[in-house]
Amino acid sequence: MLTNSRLVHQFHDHDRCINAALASAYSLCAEKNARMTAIRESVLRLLWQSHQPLGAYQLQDQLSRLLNKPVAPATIYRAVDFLLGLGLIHRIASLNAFISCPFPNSEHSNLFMICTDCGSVAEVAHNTVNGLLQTICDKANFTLQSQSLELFGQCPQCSSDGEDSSHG
Amino acid sequence: MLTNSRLVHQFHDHDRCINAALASAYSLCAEKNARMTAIRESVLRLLWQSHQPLGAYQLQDQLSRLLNKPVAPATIYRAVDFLLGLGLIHRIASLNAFISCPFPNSEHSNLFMICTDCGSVAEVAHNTVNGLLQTICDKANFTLQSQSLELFGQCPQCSSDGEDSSHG
DNA sequence: ATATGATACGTTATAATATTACATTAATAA
DNA sequence: TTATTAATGTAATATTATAACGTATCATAT
Repeated sequence: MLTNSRLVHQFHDHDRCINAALASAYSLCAEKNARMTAIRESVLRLLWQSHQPLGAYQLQDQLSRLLNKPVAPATIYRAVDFLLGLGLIHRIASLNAFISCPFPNSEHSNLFMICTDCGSVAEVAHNTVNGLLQTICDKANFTLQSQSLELFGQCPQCSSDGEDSSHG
Repeated sequence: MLTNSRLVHQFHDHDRCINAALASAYSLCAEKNARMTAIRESVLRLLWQSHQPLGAYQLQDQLSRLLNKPVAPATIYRAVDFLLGLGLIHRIASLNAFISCPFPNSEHSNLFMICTDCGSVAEVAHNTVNGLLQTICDKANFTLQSQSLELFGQCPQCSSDGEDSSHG
């Protein structure tokens, strides 16, 4: 199992994450002959800087502030489509929001644990889940092509915040 | 495994499905002291009559035609919220649409197989999936409360439509 | 270097989805 | 009945997403 749960929920050197992610994004672009423009990089950066998913209009606000000029929705959606296409970010359908992908190079499940208290989202890559879903689809003669798996509940921190503090 | 895949993808006596579903909906309401009003029943009916999920504004059109008078979005969203609350329907987040639930009484996975060709959606209830996801959440100290699992691909019919017709 | 074609961006308008607020009506309970 | 709660009608508006079209930038072949 591969997850960024700890990174999301615990303190760490986040600039390093971002730089590593950007480096990896640039090499992916080189590989695929895709252009990582200034706008696209900024949007990716903004998403990496937030461990919560950001909506298109939040991104619009933030990018607009960053560039000190108005930015239109289309600009955001174009950047986001580009990043989605490369697998550098994901769309969380239930939230109408986007989040950076912690392991863009790995085959993974698009499985997200979404904290309904604090809004944090961790991604989990789990081969067994993929395998099981594939088996289910095979049995049903359904040709599986992609998936969106969203789990809602409380992240470790919010779970422990609400729990009885007496330890057995 | 419990699925309505065959019902969705094959011919059957659909009126019987709908009547059974409505009966079960009414008994659920009785049990929970909830009111199944005319509007709510109509919306549930409309969703049962469609094996494709319907958006709020599609429901608005259809209900408006049915009642021969204008219906506002709020009316639809209220009915839909009520039905969601009882587990009689589901929301498919990736489609911004709603679909009737084929087995409202069972513990199940909210797992959907969505055909990107014809738009049909089948629901699958699978204990192993639930168990596995629960295990994953336990390991991550994530308190799981609900989930939305959406699989995209081709349904049996659309898969076979596209396939080489020579049989070995 | 520069013409060309493809890609990305700017800009405006608008479509599609969803919610809020408040008045009115209907159902239930006292 | 009257009081209370629940449901609906109605209008306005918020939020999310796309379309259309012109302009600028980049890659490359000449």
